[in-house]
Amino acid sequence: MPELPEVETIVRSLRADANIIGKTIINSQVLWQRSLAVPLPDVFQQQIKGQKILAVDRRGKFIVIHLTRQYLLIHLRMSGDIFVETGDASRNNKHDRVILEFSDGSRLAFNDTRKFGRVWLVDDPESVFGKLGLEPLEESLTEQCFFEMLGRSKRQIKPLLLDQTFLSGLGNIYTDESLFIAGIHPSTPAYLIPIDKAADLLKAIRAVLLEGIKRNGASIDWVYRGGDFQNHFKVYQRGGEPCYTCGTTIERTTLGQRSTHFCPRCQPRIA
DNA sequence: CATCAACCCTGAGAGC
DNA sequence: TGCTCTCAGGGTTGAT
Repeated sequence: MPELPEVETIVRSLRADANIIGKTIINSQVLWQRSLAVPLPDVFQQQIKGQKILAVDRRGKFIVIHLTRQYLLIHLRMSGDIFVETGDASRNNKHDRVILEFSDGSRLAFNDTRKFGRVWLVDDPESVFGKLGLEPLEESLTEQCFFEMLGRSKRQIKPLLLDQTFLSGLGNIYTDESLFIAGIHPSTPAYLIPIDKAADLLKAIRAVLLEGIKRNGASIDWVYRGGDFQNHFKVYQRGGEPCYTCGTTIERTTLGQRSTHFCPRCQPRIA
């Protein structure tokens, strides 16, 4: 499930390895209509034709492809992936949903097994980003600012961190790992987190995200991109196993409809 | 405002 | 072997 580090890894790869910047789109295929959020397929195909890729970026978990006249936005959700290839590919293309063909003969495929992912072709990306929260790695997000943000919410910290209008880019893996490193129980009401713990949490979020990026993301489920962060999880998917720090059995529960993993000893509830 | 459930989907893995 | 069932989860929507 791509979160910020996985999306960042893909974006960097599109820039450096696949070299898609500068390519001109001469044709497109929409193989699954609902993968296209907007516009309708015939309009999409007509509008994207002839546009050149000027830049590739990331906002939260969105891949942002800056074209000559518009923006192509891609959200991978659970099982989405991007492939750029030349000629015949031996890759399993069964779940290709949208394909862009370039003037040099190469092509970009948006592949998405479970069809949760979406592609937008829009004039203004902000119309899609809506109320996305700050980027967690953004320097303008200070510890004091983060503490004040927590103070404004009575929600449990884990679902709050997953809310993309609070911070953009965190998903289930990095949230559980961050809360473990900061030593905060996932069901702690946000406004009860003291300023020193808030600072610990922001540092933990950044450390975990940077480690994920450094390791090229996590490759789990059937989405494999070469990353190896999955081999460094401290709590995620470790329910029933001993905590590396204290040996206590890692617990697994459900919070906000998401599986949640934590060490009950290292992450005590606030009394 | 916070919480909860349903929904969108496929395929892996468990159980029989 | 092969069937059926459960589960995984990011985000949206609608109800409580």
